Amino acid sequence: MAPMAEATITRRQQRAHATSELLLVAARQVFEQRGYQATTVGAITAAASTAHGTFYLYFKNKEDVFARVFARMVAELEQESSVPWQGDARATIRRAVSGYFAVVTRHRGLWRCLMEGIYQSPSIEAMWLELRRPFIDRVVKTLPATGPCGLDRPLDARAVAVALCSMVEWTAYTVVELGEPAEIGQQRAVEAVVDLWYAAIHGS
Amino acid sequence: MAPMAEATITRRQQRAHATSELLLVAARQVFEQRGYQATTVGAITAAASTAHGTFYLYFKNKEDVFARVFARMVAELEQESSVPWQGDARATIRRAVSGYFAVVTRHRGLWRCLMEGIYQSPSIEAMWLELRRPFIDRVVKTLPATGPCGLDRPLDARAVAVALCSMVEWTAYTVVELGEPAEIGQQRAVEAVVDLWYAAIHGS
Amino acid sequence: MAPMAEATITRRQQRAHATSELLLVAARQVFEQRGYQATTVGAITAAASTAHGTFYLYFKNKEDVFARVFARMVAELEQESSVPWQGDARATIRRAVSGYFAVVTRHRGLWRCLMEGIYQSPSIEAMWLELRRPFIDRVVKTLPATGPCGLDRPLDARAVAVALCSMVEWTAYTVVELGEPAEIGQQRAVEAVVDLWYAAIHGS
Amino acid sequence: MAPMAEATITRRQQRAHATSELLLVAARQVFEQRGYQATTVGAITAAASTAHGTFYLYFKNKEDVFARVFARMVAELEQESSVPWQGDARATIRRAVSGYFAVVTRHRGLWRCLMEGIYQSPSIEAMWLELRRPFIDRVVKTLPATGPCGLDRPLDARAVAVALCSMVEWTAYTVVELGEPAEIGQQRAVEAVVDLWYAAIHGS
DNA sequence: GATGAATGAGTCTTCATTCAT
DNA sequence: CATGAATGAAGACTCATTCAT
Repeated sequence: MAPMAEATITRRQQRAHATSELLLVAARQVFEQRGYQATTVGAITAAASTAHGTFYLYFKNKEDVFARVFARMVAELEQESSVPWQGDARATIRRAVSGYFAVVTRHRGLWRCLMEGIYQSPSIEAMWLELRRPFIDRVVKTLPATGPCGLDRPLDARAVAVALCSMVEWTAYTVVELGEPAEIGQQRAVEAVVDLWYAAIHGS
Repeated sequence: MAPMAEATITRRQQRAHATSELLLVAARQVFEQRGYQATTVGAITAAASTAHGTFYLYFKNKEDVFARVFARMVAELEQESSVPWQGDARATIRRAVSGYFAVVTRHRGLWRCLMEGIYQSPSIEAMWLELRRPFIDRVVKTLPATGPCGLDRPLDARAVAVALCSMVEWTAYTVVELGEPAEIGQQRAVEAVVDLWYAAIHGS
Repeated sequence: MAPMAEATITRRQQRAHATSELLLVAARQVFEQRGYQATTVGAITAAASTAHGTFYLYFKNKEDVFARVFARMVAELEQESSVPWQGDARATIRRAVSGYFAVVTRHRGLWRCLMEGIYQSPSIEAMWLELRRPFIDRVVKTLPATGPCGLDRPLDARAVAVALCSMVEWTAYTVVELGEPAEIGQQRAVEAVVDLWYAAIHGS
Repeated sequence: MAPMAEATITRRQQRAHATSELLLVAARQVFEQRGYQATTVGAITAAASTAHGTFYLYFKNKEDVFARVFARMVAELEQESSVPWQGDARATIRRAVSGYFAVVTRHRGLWRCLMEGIYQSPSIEAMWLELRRPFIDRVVKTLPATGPCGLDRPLDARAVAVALCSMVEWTAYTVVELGEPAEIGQQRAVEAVVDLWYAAIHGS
């Protein structure tokens, strides 16, 4: 009897989980296609073939569901873009930058959505800044203590890390999401970023 | 009768111009304070002490009025941030970067508004990209034909210019508008950006 | 030209006022028929043959429109139930009590609505208590300094006034609005209340 | 097998009874805290740690559960406020009135809930009127056949009883539940009510 | 008996836009 | 030219109720 009850509960939970998953996937798609602001709860439930009210069973509101969608992308991002800092510096940088571009490419619409969401919801902004910090921290550790070429003093590690991350982020964003400028392909953009990064840490 | 009619028309035109100016200024203020999406036509006309309907006499909609507000800022920007490329390279770069940061700082809310508007309206995105292009073009011209430190080949001038501009833009944006990371002041951010830029063009 | 403009404005204002009046009257009817909680903005605008949004041009929400409807009834009430305390005491009391019953009768549904609204909105409760206070104050002034029949001490004027007002209010309410008990007509109820009131102030 | 089935059924019944009891208690608490309209089925089941659907096993809807909660309070009320009409009239009246005030005080939130529920549901109104009738009947019996002070004719016993009950009810309600007017404490209110009641039955 | 996931009808509220004056 | 009243579409969110397990 007990196992049966357990089984029943589990099956229920499975179904519930499936529904929540359904909504989450639907939400991601809608977000990717329409952007943050244009996405409505109605569109999400329609895409998931659920009743409108079902949405509120699993999410508090649009902000909440976006946070969940975003968290999932972040997890993926963490996994894929953490490159062990070993071997040839240049090759390592290229791996990291390429990884970042790849993720942005894969989640094209979603990334744009994040950028948009930042302006619509303080909590999304907070989420993004929190996500960003460890990346910057990691970069800080790779910077040399001695000055780079043409500089007779060490770099301000933290500030430089911020600038480098900004460079990667915004270059990736404009090139991949906005496709601008069109004549610069993703490959050339990556190479340029890598060159700049490498020049920054390479002692003369 | 004819001169009278003319005078009347002229007075009308003056008045019309004054009203449109009033609305434009009001719009800028509201945009700066609330951001793009949160700005409503009602808020603009209220700030301008105009009737709601008057707005539609001069602008097609929110997108249109923002374009006009933005165009005005761009003009200002063009004027102030064009730094003659002469004398010490490092000093020149610093002047240009500082200039950019200064403009973003001065138009804090508006800049954020632009970033937000990009995601809400294709025409705003187009405007921004168009504004950006000449900046990139100018940067291209300053890049050396020889490889920088640690690189045995010349840089891909256009791609590198894009990356450098992206670095300036996004660093300025996150530091000035988002105030993140808090521990990096504007000064340090500028210096870091200048260092990276300088390292990029400085032959070993 | 000036008078024309004025006339235009006036005509506009007249129409606006007419609309607001329309909504107010419609609101009163709907409130009377359905009660506070069951009344929806949609029902009011439908009754007024207005667009839904028009309601929000003149009222903030349901609470607001009810306050306005209620204020109007109160004004009427003030006007009609203020009886000059002169001549025969018994006749005076009867006039006041009858007046109160008459107003409740005339605004039957609305009074019920008020009672209901008290529980739904703190501001309505506050409004009602504020309305009530002057009535109590007026009663206090009519109470004698000497004890009534069977009492060898003066009454606690304020407390007795509260009790007397409560008696009138709730008797009127149950008899007129709830029609309970059915066998007691309004006339007999009024007489009983008058008798009790009179007994209270009549020295033995 | 039969006795086992019986036992099972009995156990089931016990469990069912326990659950219904659980819900009833939870409902009372929620009603007291939130009031009638603001109480939701979800809040009740949450308070009872029961599944949402379980509620509908024992009650038809909110109205139904409130009726059951209310019935329980009425039983208590009946038990406590029936004062034997003996000894000093004044003391007897005071006992009865005090008893009523005490009950209202003890079930503060619930009483308010009743007042609110009357406007939301006809059946609650009916219940309340039914509860009220025996109280009035009891009062009728205590009224004298001769006129009170200042009156040369007997009182209309039924009508006067209604007025007296109304006085007690509404004074208790406003003073205890609404705390209005603040300067009149419960004690003074009780005394005033007793004085008025006494004056009514006391022959001059 | 108990569960709790799913449903979907029902309201409030905001705003861009129009148009008669 | 300017006005501002009116419109109505659109979207968020809540909850009572059902029903398969």
